[in-house]
Amino acid sequence: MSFQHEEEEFDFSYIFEYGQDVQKEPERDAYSYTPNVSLSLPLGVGNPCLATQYHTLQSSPIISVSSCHQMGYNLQNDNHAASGYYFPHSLRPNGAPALESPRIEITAYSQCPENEVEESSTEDHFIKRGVNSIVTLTLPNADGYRDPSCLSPASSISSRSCNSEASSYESGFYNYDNSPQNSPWQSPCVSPKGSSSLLSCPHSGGPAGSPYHSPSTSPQIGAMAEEGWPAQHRGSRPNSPSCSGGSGGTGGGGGMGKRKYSFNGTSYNQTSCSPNQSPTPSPHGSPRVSITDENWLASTNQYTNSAIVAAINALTTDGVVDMGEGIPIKTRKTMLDHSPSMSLKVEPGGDELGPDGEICHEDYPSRLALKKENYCAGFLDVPQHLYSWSKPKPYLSPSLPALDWQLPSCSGPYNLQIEVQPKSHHRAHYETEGSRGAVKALSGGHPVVQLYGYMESEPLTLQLFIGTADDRLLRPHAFYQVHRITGKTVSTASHEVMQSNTKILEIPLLPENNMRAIIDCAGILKLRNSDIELRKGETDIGRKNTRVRLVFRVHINQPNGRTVSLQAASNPIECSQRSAQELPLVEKQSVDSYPATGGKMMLLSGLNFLPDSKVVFVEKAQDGHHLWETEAKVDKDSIKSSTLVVEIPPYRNQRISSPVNVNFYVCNGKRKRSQYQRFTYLPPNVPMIKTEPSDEYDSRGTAGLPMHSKPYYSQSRLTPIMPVSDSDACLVGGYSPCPPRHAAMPTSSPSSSPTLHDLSPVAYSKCLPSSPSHAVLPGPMVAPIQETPGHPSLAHPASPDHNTSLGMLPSQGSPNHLNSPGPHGYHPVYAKSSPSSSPVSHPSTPGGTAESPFMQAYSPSHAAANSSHAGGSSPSLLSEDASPPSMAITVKQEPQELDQMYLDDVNEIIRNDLSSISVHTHA
DNA sequence: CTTCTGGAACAAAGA
DNA sequence: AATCTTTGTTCCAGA
Repeated sequence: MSFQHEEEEFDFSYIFEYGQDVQKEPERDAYSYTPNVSLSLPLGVGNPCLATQYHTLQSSPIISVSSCHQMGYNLQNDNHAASGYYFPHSLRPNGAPALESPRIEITAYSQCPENEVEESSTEDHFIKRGVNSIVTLTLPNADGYRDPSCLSPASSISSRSCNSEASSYESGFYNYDNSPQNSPWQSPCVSPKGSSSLLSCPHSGGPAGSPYHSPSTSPQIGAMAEEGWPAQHRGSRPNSPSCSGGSGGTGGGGGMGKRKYSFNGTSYNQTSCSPNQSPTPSPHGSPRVSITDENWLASTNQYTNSAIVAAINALTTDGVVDMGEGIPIKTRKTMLDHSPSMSLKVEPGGDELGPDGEICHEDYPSRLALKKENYCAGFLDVPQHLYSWSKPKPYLSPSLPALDWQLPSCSGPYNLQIEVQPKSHHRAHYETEGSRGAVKALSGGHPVVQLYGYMESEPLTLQLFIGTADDRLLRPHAFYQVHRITGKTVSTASHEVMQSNTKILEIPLLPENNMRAIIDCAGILKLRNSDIELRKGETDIGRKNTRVRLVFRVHINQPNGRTVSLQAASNPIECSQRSAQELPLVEKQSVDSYPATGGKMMLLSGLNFLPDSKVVFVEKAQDGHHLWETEAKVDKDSIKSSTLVVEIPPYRNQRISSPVNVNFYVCNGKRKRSQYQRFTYLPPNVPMIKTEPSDEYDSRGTAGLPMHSKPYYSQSRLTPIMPVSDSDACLVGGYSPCPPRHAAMPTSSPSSSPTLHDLSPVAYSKCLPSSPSHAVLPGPMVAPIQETPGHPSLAHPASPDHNTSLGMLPSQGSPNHLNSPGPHGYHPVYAKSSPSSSPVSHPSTPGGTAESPFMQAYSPSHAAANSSHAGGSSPSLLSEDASPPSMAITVKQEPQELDQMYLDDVNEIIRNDLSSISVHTHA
């Protein structure tokens, strides 16, 4: 049901967007997340941590884990149609459509987890599972992110991308995909197979409910299938512009789309199912036929077996891989690459995962092994039989927080910061093209990320994926994927992993390097809009949705068994060739605030300013309505491509008693506007003094909507709301964070803030520290909450649309929730919580966060304790999250509550938020 | 010769 | 329904 809604929403969003880049989907994400969450195990990928967590997990029932989604799907299947919708959601978040991917369900011994899960999970579906815990392994789709792509993938003929990526993806995909977050499979190496197993094929079938279906449908391919919409596919493809000509493609056309590639045949098809490729509707008939229901079944069985194996392998290997310490980068890469590729080839068989996996293992394992041992010692200890079951779960569990969860950048002593921001423009490459290189920094170098406060000698894995940069909460970008760059010029080792439909680049964070990593190995791949939009769960539209952020995550295992997950998001990066060349971009402004009288000249620096560029100041109400708009006077004579001087216009009301946040943008034409920039008008008599904190906050918060809170939207660009933001910020934030933020932030923040609105979030991140400031603005308080959720702030200013969207979200319920600031925003809690440590977090609001789900997830024990709050154990959490939709609850409410809450205890608030998601009950 | 890019043609989607 | 504009995707060619 809810699902349907989503679709509807989808449409709406569409509409909205148009002008801006809007997207719709928050909801979905939420979904997916939720599910995942439950599972959430400690580490997703190769983390060493896994082992430990693993254990715990095992003990805990949780194992079942895997992806709730999947579970859900199954259930849904029962329901049937619903499933379809479901999937999407689930997919979205993770990327991969659960539906599509085939899953393997294993009945877990430990039911407990399940129980928990069930409980936690609001969804009925889950409940169904009820007693028996079933572990579902999702099969990864071939393409994972671009399901559709299956076709395309092939297409990717482009040599490199295709091969490498594809291969890598595939391999990776599967594993990760399975459960994006959870999937145990993820283990890179191993995974491949798993992935392969996956079934992708199967899932594809899944479109509808039953995963299995796919096969039949699938003829095409599992991969394609993923979408599960064979029909659609065809249609889609046709749709897909790409297709050549027109494609008129009709149905048959399916092939068209990516078609080319697919056909080309990659070996995949041949092999069998490889879902991935097969998808291609290859005109031929897809080779893929291979996958038939029968195959499925067979495969599934195999999978089961293989799955176990894979899981085992994963256990052994996963952790290891990440580090890659000993292995020379090149070597590793190579290895990796190969393995993936290998796997790919093999995969076709699908069934064969095993082989691939093995291969991988061999490669990695040996080296990795050492590390793993360290990390995973626990795992090893576990009895084999346990392995079989447990392991899988573990993997699943490893699943770290879902990618669409908002995490803080700092927790306790830890602070993940982006020391050097990427350039604001980076032309992404299509699969049909060669790589366009790694994302660069403004300085000409590359982005740099560093983890502060980590004193252990054990290396960690820095994860990087491409996230959205719109007003909504940060989540994996459906239309872009990270692309691993290798070569002489690349000094940083990296490894690709698929989680859900999102490709993640894993980069070692070594103590010897001060836990600092130069990100010179990350390019950005653009997926065809038509491919992605066809995906079942996908609600976002690709058109004009060309801004992304680099999202970095690190998962730190702590002695107490908990895992602290931190996340930092870069400034927005425009990935469209045209947009990068035509859209004006404001990177810095000489003045952030000024008395309402205006009159001062402000220097803007950025890109693409034209002689006829205009600067427009706008003030929006919470609801997105324009309260005020005026064109500022631009000094035409001084306009340069990179600089522009504008006179600050007087505010509409010269008698404001408190700072008013507004926005302004540079316009080169009807549809060529920069993102909103924040500006704060101060009461005329008030000295200019800006309190940074206050200003920032205020401005942000108010900006668009002064007082009110605009919900998320406003948050995004306009002003972040301080209060909420803080906590949220942390969570969300990428930047720095919380307390530290100030100190630390400087580097990053500065840049960020000026440049991108998105950054604003950063401001949030500032978080708590500013709390005082928060206090200042009551309004903000409320907003904050919402905002938190909504990264949106970042996004577009534009927002009005957003507003609508917002509205939608709530309504939408589940998925949105997740995305929506609301619930997700709360997620932050997790992060915080995990850190528990962080008093900081508390300050913000979040105190509640302390208990963050993560914690729970990671450490069962914690879960128990927390469970009450959050929804209990991780599983529950997840479920709840999932349910969130229902949660739709209302961000608004929260805000209000928040105010009080703040007064009382931020922490509680946070909890509430979380709970809210889960339930208001607590409240 | 391969990869990286910048530019731009071509075509679909919107207005 | 026709036409212009905008944007996405594919190609080409030079470095």
